[in-house]
Amino acid sequence: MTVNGRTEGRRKRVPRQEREQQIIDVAVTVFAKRGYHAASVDEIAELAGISKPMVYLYLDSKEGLFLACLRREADRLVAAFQSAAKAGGGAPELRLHAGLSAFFAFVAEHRDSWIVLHRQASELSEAIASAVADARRAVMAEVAGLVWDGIAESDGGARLDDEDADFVAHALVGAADSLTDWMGGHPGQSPEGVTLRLMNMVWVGMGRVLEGEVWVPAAPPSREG
Amino acid sequence: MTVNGRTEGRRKRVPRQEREQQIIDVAVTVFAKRGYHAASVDEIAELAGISKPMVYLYLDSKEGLFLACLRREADRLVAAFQSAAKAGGGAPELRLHAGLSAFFAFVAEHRDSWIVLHRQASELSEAIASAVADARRAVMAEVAGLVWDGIAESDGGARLDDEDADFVAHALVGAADSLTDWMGGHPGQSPEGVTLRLMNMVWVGMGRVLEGEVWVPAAPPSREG
DNA sequence: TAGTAAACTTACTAGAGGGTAAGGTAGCCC
DNA sequence: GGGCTACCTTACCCTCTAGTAAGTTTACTA
Repeated sequence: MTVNGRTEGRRKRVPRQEREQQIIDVAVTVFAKRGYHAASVDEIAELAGISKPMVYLYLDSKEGLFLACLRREADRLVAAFQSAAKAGGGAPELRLHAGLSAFFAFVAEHRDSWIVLHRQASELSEAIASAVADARRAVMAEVAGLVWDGIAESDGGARLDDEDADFVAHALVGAADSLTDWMGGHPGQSPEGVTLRLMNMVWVGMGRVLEGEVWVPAAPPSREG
Repeated sequence: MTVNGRTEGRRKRVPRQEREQQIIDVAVTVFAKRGYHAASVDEIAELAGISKPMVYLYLDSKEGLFLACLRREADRLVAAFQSAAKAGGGAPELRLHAGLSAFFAFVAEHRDSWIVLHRQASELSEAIASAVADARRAVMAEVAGLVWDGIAESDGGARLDDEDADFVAHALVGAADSLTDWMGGHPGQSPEGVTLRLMNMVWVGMGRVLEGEVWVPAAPPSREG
């Protein structure tokens, strides 16, 4: 059965722009379901209601098709984060909160997009791997910027530098990645709830560290203070 | 050029047990370098100084070979974490610290093992995917247990339950995952240093949250308290 | 309504690589 | 040394699917 075009009778002709988007739509779902290698261009073409050479004409190769999927979904995700962060208010932690919330909402709503972005990283060509890496770097830079703003604004700012901001950003993004799995096992949890928990876990700790509280393995956390 | 057996002349006969381990050794490096699909059994066999049918005789199939790699490396990683945690002392945070430290050390030392475990998750058969998931679950359970102990020991323990412990474990493991990338860009950082930063970021925050400090998006963190 | 460009198809090729059939050889025990 | 078992090889097949050559049809324009 086809998705676009009717199952029987004449298929409608569609301008290139629109057809490309239809192909990418289908490809995202198929790549998400089967993974890059197990996905066949034949299947994608058929589900898109089109024949294989059209896919090659428009997207060049299987890799080109996957890259197109990757780029489109990455752009959407980054845009969702950025615009939410921008609209999130003045304080860095509010912007970070808004961005994270948008991220979790995006993942909840566009499962296939997230699977394609998240679970296909390696295994693939240079070009694809670097596209994935670029997307992650973009998010990371965004988050690191917010963290850095948060550090700079605080009283103890001099204590930490941008390497620390980068560290925190990696930890945060990794935690968010992993929490998408946790969300899968807890369907009752809203993206906002997850965001709030994460912010509490990380931001409060960061604030305390900035104020000079330090944990070292020898002594229990702070009980005697 | 071969790795085991000499390049020219008679190859030595080797008992099955030992040969299997040699094959798996080679396979881990090749899978890490090329990814599951791009890796060919021919290449693995050749690098192992052996012919292809031997691989099939001992490991059944390409998938079986990969599973063997996965299981062996996962066992090693989990064992490293567990034994370090066990030896890490009585307090949960000390055990967690020791386990994380062992994890980062393992990743630093066994890069290929980590790549195989980490970057090959999807894309693969049911059996492989679930083997990866099992390994992750094992680590997750371990971490969640330690987190839970930490919560239970604290004064404010009633405030959080084991769902929270699970949440924190996911965040922690995800952060640790992601920080392996960060380590790649900061070769000067020791595993211990990374562990310490992470503990400070998370554990201090958790302690504070347990004591009742809560961050909500409307107000800035704690400045007025 | 002829011309034409873009949209589209059928039917094929190529080759990579997983998997195997059939057989050879080293060591060991009686 | 005869035979048995475990180790090991050569040489092959066969499927699967990315990619393409060549041709067809629709729709728009003049």
